[in-house]
Amino acid sequence: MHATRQVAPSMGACQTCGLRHRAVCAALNDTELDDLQRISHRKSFEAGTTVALEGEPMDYFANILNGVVKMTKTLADGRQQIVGLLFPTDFLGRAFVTEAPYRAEAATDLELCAFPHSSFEQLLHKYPQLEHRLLESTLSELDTAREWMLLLGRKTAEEKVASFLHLLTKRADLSAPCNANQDGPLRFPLPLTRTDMADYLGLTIETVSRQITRLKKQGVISLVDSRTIEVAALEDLEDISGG
Amino acid sequence: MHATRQVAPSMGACQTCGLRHRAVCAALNDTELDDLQRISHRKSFEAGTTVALEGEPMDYFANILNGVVKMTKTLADGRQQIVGLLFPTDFLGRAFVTEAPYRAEAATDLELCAFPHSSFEQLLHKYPQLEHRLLESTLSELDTAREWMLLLGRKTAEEKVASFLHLLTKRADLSAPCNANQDGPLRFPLPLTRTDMADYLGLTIETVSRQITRLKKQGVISLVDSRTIEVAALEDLEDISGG
DNA sequence: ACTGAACCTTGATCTTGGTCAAATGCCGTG
DNA sequence: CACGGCATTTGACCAAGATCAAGGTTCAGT
Repeated sequence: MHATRQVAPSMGACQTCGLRHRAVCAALNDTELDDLQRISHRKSFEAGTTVALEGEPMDYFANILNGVVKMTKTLADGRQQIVGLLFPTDFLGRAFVTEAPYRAEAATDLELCAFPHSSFEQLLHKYPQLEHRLLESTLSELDTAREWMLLLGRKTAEEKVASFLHLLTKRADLSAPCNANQDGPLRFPLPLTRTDMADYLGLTIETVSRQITRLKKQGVISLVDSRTIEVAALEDLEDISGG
Repeated sequence: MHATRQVAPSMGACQTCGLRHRAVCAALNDTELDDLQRISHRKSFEAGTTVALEGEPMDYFANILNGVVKMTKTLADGRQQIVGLLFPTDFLGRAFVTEAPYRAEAATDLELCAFPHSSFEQLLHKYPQLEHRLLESTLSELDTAREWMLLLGRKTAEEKVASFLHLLTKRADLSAPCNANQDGPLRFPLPLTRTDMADYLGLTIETVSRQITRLKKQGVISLVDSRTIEVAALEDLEDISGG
């Protein structure tokens, strides 16, 4: 359903990969990249599939080539919270521990460029600039997480939903085919179900649905179908999302 | 008021510092540590003082020797959220950028072991194991932030307050003098005002106050005074906090 | 001891978002 | 086409926590 863009590398062709200068690989020069290429392999998951279980070993790292990964935490009674989304170019996997710290699930159909755990850690050791890059990407993940803490703790339901849609407008070019560069209103598919959106925003599906209806009535967005958004007034969306 | 423990190093004595093997310094051996010692200096702040402003340059990094730092984000209309607390042994400052990403404020009286920005970055370059340590500490900050996202998005007011108190029982030995190793109920001072607790938990001060009263009535905790907690039933506190 | 400011607690009331329930729409399959 | 399952929407009602409004405590400064 998703995943039709041609940014993905053909096997063994890191040099020409669309992510070459945007994912962790950017830390390496062409020669060094060969080392990475040698250990890389493709992996795909269907939407809804579990990629890693909390506390269970995960034997590889990966760049997201295509699709969206959700990382979730769960309370004993089943309440769930999505604690992070990974988009194309993002790095999946936790260095220096074998157990995954959260459950990772394919929110959409997914393509990964994967590296076996131990081989990749050897490369981290061999190339400090790779580890440096990982530190920088971890720091920016931390910023994102804290931005979301502000949303979860202090924003209203309307601001939350608007913030999420606004986030997607910024990452839509990455997460799905879209008309970002064309004229007319910005249109893109939602990578998450209403349930997932609720779990990401700390709301219920009913509230998410009502707030979407509300934004629709205000003329800020419209729905092509229930999973395809068209942003009519990006400025307004940004205003409503509250900074 | 706080800050009476003797873990702090005397100036120029990293080797005998109580944090030697617990803070970032642990990444370096005794010889390498001299390099760090040479650039280190003490800094103190009074409770309530601003340590760094969001978006403003911060010209040093620091280990927390004593006290607690709160990092906050604010919406345009003044709504606030504390997005992280730093306790003794934690590392303050963001590598590779000069601007602080959040406002940092001394929640209690504070003592820091500070390193000038550029000198420290030179050491990061010289000693990859120091950068490695920084990556590990950033990853654990990320875990903490995501744990808090679950709390903010999905826990009830009672669970939130219990979780915070439970967190303190785990870090009380770090944040303040306490009787953790003695017999009897665990007693420690709260490093935050009710307002700060509310900003950390995504609640109002009234709700925080009511939930504390509630826990008191249940016999889980008692208040020596409004800023000193005694945990009567640690098990119960853990249960209520919801895993 | 008196005063004012901060901080904390408590009560009464209101509102936002949750809960419960039902209806609608959208496939994919027999 | 009819059926069943799933995602989404909508409505009616409810409750957790926010808001508004007093009071109480503590403490520094006079």
